[in-house]
Amino acid sequence: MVTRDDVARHAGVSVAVVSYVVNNKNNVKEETRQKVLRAIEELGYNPNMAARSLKTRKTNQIGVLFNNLGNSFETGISLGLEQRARQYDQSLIFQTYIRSEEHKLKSIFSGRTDGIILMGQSLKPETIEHFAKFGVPLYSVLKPVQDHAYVRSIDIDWYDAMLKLVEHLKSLGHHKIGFMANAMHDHYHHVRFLHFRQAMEASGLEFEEHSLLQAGGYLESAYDRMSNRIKANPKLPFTAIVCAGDLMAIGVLSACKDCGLSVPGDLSVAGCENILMTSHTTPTLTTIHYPRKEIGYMAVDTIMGQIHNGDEPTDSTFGFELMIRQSTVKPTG
Amino acid sequence: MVTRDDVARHAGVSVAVVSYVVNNKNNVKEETRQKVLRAIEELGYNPNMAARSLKTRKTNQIGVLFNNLGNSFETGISLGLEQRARQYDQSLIFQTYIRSEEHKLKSIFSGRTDGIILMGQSLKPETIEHFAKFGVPLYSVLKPVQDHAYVRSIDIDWYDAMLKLVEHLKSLGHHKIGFMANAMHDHYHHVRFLHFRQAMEASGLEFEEHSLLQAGGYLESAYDRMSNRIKANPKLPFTAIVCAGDLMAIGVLSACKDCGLSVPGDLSVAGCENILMTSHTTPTLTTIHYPRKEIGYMAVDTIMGQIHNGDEPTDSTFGFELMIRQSTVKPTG
DNA sequence: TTGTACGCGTTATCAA
DNA sequence: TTGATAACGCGTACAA
Repeated sequence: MVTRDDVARHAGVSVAVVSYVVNNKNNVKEETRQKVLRAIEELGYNPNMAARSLKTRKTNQIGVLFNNLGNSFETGISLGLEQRARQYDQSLIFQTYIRSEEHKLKSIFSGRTDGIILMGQSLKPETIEHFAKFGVPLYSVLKPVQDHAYVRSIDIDWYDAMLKLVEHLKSLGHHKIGFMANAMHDHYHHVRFLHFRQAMEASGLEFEEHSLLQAGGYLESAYDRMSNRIKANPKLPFTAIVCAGDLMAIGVLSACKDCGLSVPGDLSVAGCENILMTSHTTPTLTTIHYPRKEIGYMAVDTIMGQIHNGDEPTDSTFGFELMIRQSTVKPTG
Repeated sequence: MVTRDDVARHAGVSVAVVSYVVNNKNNVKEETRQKVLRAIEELGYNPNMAARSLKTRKTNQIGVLFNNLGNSFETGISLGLEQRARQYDQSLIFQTYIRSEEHKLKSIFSGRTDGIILMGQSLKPETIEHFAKFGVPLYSVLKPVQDHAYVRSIDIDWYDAMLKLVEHLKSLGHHKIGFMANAMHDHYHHVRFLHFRQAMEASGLEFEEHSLLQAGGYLESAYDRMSNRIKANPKLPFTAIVCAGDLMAIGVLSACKDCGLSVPGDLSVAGCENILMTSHTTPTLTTIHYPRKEIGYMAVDTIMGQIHNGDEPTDSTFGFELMIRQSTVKPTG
């Protein structure tokens, strides 16, 4: 490894001058500056980020806590995070959240992260307070199920979104509407379910417990759950179903196809998120558009504001859009 | 921030003892150990990783260079990387590769990364040699188009895979086979195209230049490219098309559907990678299975071997599988 | 405009 | 079994 000392020696200046040059201080004579730059070039010197972090107490790294790297919704958000972070010269360090290993986060992130972006995880209060104590900002895209004063978030207004979706289905003539939820109740999907129920009530529709399907959050488990449900009794107690995530909705579409149930003929299906695939399924999928990239940008902007200006973050809400596509039509019969 | 000194003072021992306890050295009296552990607990101490890295010259971070975080093939690989890295207590630091900013990688990764995993990028020799000089291992999942002695890789045997695929199509009766390639020639997709051409030749089939469609690597651009091609002349010069990636193949499926071309009736379509969606498209997609998770594991194992045991990495090859699904059938007429 | 010297929080060496 | 203390590479106050 080439260090600042090597450069200083090679350029025949002191270490301080090398630092000045590297950090673009304007107090170095142009001639010396060139000498130093040449030495840096010749030796292939790069400042050691760990050492710099130690001194400056800034790591230029932002932690990102995933639920599942294989979920294109979450990676879509991080695409926005990554783009914006790059503009701030920040690196992203990714971790998959595993509740049983939550305590490890404290050591993993300590001294290597200026702030942490969550994806709707409800961390244990103890963990949150640890980071709060040491002034590491936590900010969440997707509102966590369990609120905590230190963790603010940016999300769309799921109640309003669900209301629009339910009203859409109701206006088509659907009165019995099912829901496919994520069986993990502290998952960000759960927020959508809660708001769906409220929206149903506000729309004067009754949600029946046997119209609730619980699945894992992903495609295959939704496929399995729906297939089994249809095989158990092909006569479903609802004419439309809303899924807490698009991947689940795609699994439902697939299950219906394989079980001989026609979508949207026999059943209307809607999802949440508007991932890219939803406009290329057969039929294309009605869904709620979550502006992934924009929210990613906003999250990075917010957390950078916290880190560098000590801004107090607040909960904020972003606009959504109801994407009406082929998978929801008026019920037959 | 709570430091080791705070813990030492609080526990009434020297800083060295705290280190011993933290690092599980077995030379500490059980009684003192408990005292220290209690102090750590009470103060909420966590060792500062930056400081530790500085001293030990190990960062416990592995850099991962993406091409596109929004590509589920790549995130599928990193799912494997992440799982295995976790077992080694390594964190992953993600960067999207942008050729015009390649020089920044040197500073971004220096002193914060023990090794770097590439995803088939052909880095500039200058960049590679920089990391080589400082002993930072580079290892690639997916063989880069341009070989370099310092960058070994793990990949499937694309020639063999393409041969199996071409033979499959040929045995169905296809003799005119098109290819949708990625217009970026240093992209990992390009390797697949080269081997496809070799496979065609080996199978005694002629590949005609006008059967080559160039698109961006992703769904939408493939959709656009294929749509335009069909609109320009619905009579295609091939009865089957192989796409360099599954996302492109899905775009092609979608374009055919929207342009009134029946798959597989009018055109057989095949992809590469076997991403999850390919078994849920209409029709389901014939593709080459790339074992993402396993290769991710292998990549981490290999780079850990390099870092900790100084193992010399070699190119290795993993098994693939030809997934024959609904999108390829014998041509009509 | 440049150089010296200290401290950031660790680990590790060596004495005690 | 423990305690001093010297690095690790960097930024910067202060002196020159």
